[in-house]
Amino acid sequence: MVTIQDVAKEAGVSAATVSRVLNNNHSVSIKTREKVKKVIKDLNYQPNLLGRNLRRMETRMVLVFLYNISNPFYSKIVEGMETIAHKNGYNVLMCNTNAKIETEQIYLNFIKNKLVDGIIFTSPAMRHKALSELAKDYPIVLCNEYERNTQAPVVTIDNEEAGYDAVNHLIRLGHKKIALIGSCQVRSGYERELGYRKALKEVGIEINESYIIRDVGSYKGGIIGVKKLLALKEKPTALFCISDLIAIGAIKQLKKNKLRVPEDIAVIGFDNNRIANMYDPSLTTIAQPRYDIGKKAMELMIKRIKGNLTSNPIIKLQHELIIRDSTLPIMQ
Amino acid sequence: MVTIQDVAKEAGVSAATVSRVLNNNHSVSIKTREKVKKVIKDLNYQPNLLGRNLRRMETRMVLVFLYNISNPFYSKIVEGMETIAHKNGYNVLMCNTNAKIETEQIYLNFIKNKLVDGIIFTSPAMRHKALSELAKDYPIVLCNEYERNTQAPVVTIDNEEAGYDAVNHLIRLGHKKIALIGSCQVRSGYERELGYRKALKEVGIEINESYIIRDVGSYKGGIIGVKKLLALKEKPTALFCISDLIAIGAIKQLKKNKLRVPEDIAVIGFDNNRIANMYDPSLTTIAQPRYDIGKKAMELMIKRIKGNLTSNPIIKLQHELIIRDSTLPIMQ
DNA sequence: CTGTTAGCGCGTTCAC
DNA sequence: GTGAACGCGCTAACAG
Repeated sequence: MVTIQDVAKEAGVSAATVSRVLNNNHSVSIKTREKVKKVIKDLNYQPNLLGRNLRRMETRMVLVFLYNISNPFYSKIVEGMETIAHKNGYNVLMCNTNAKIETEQIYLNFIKNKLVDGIIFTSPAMRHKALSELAKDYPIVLCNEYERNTQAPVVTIDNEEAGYDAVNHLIRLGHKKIALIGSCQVRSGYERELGYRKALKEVGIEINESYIIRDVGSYKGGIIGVKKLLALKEKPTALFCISDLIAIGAIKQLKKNKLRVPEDIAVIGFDNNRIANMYDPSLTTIAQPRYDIGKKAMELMIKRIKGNLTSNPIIKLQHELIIRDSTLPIMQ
Repeated sequence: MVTIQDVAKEAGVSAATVSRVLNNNHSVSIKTREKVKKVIKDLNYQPNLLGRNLRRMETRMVLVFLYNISNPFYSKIVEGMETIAHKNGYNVLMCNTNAKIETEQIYLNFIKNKLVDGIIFTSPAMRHKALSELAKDYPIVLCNEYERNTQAPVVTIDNEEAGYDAVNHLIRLGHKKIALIGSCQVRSGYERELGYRKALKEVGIEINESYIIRDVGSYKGGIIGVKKLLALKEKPTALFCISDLIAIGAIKQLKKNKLRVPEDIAVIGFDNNRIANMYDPSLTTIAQPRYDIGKKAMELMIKRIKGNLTSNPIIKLQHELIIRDSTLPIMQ
């Protein structure tokens, strides 16, 4: 292994000078700099960052906690994070937490043990009290999911307003019997339900509690939800699913029951998942500004690492309704 | 920050003894051990791994290069890797390479700079010569994609045989006019085409080169492929797509042309992507043993790190044909 | 502009 | 069973 000492010796300078060249310190004469650079190249010297990191007591790495990398929702978010990170000399690493507190604990040690400078949570399994404690001592940023009392910087959208917009779209298409399939175990789901209620209330539609299918998630949740809804006497004409995967499960089950989407029943999803456009029919959905969410989260993170962020802002970015083939004006 | 020195002082022992306790070294009396453990807890001491890593000249971290985390194909693979890694005291981190050589270079420095002990490539953008050079100096393992001459350990499936099995399934259903949509830019795609040719040849079906749509990939590739095939005079009755995403694009385009799947045209995919089961119709496909691929890759990696792997094996695990709704015996 | 010195936190070696 | 001393590779502070 080639060390900074080897380079120094070979170039006839001190290690400090080599270090200065490595770090683009201006106070090195052009001649010395060139000489050192040549030796670095000749010896194929690779700085050992373990030494540098120990000395500087930082790693310039940020770790992103992902529930599961297979959730395509997060890829654009991570891209946004990478853009800002690279611009600031940081690198982004990711890990799967599988929504398990134990797995989170393993990777939490990365920050406690100084292996990374900060952690961005996308959907924390641990409770907000523990998170808030953590955020006091370490740079922590939350992305998308949070709880009301969490004391940490947050970047997200206004889920209530987004839910409102989704349901309002169905209302404007003439629908009155609108069902909701989703999970309220996470705050975003809860807020989307609030938006659903607000939209219905606003136009004087009474809320039918049996139209609200809670605590189901993902593809299977959509199937379960539709089964329950189709067992009702008065079936809904439209469905607001709080995620695209739920919507897809729902549509598949509707088709199984010979119901056409959107002719017999309109379906709207949430997230603008990649598959939303690929599915048949393509999904009307709410798009989150994922790239910008990622950028903003990393901006906050780097500010926080550098000590330039002392408050805990909750930043809400703008969502967007994307109209595709799964919703249509109601047939009379 | 609490250091090992602080713990030592508080416990009335030397730093060396604290270190021994931390590393479960047996030569510490039970009494001292308990005392030290108590102080560690009281002071909430977190060992600074930057120091340890520098001293040991290892990080016990393995980095996985992912083309893009949004590719759900890799999530099970990574899970397999994590299982083996954790069992051996290693941790798994991931990064997006976006199939860009420049991005790969950034993260390649992680291993050169000692920040990780090894790198697993899933679909390298860099060429096999550079990879082979790298593998001489650093622990490198390839997962799925490789080239004939790459000198590094590889874990994959037998893509030719898998392609053969897929096409043979169509043949046994009575199909004779079988088209192929896929990309030959990667070796796996090329080998699947070889299997396609072998299966047809074996039963004496002459290969119609206009049935082979190359250099298209992903969802859009499926759409493009079907457009080309439907422009032919003699249309195929079955389609072998070398990925599920291609298959989904193909099916969507077929439906657009009022062709029913599987009644009018059978479609088979590849990968057993999560969406394969969710799509309508659900996809017949080839499943790769993803969890086992990940496990095996990490096993090789850890062996390699520890110097117990000097050859470059190519390990091929067993695939499986999954029959669902997108294929049916041909209608006469 | 450059070299010397010191030390980041830890684990290991060698005494005892 | 334990402590003292050393050094991993690097950079910051200081002196010149």
